[in-house]
Amino acid sequence: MSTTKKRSECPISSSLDIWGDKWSLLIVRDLMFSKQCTYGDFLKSEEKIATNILASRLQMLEDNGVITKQEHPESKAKVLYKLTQKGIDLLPMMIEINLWADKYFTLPPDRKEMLNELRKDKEGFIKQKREELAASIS
Amino acid sequence: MSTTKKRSECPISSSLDIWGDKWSLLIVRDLMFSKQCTYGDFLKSEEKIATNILASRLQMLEDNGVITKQEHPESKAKVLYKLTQKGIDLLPMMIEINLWADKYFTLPPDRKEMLNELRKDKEGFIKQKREELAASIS
DNA sequence: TAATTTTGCTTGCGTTTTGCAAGTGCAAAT
DNA sequence: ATTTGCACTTGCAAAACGCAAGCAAAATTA
Repeated sequence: MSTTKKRSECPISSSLDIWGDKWSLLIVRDLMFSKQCTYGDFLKSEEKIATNILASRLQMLEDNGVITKQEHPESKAKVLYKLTQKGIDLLPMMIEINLWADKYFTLPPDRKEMLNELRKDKEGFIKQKREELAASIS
Repeated sequence: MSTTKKRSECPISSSLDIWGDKWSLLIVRDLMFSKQCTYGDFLKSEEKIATNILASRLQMLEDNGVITKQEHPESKAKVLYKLTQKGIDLLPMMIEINLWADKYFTLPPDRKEMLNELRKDKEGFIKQKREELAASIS
């Protein structure tokens, strides 16, 4: 499962080898918006990922250094998932996806507003968000 | 086949509904580098996409307005595929994928050099490339 | 202390998608 | 007239997906 065989040396291809499916980037999205999530939190997302698919994607992302598991401060039964630096570095890409989607889809008002905010100072927005996320890496 | 059912209103999710797989963005990549490709050109790419998968992805991307078919100027037997404006607008995202991959993978020297060039003036690079691609939309 | 619920998964199994090979139809070249 | 090139389509086995149920450990409740 963790054997990631690259199809080529192309950066796009290598990237898709890791997160090129319908679910992985939704996990990354949840972590970028919420900073940290439990297994149950991911299951609650509106796209309704199947629990076995979630487990396999979390494993894949962890194997590839995009996310990490940490123990929950309040409970041993819970597991906290967080973005690594490698995961945080997906932020600019995630933002460009948002901007593209904003041009061609109808987005929820709150998302649209956030993107308008972003457009005023993209670099500043990214820097701040990056710091926020990095702060939660222990 | 062309029934694109959105899983949610989330921009990331909606985007993944279209090109969230291991192959679609490789097709977009080929078109961004080469401006236009025939069916056979895509098959020649080093990732070796299967011919039936290629056909289904081209259909999907066309249905969703990311690429268009055009007749080849030299031959009726050939078909030219090109990016639409919607496809060209994926450029910033594709560049961010490249930059991310450059940080975490070993890229071929020519790609690495292109990215160093890009980093000197990202906006300028994007603008120029955008114009190049737009020029080939008839 | 015992029973119940929560949490993070795993397992089974039918359906869908993938990947490989071979085949088809039309256009162009020989 | 026949062969070759090009853009697909078809068949089929293997893998991945998606849904439901199950499970062990931890936490909560009785």
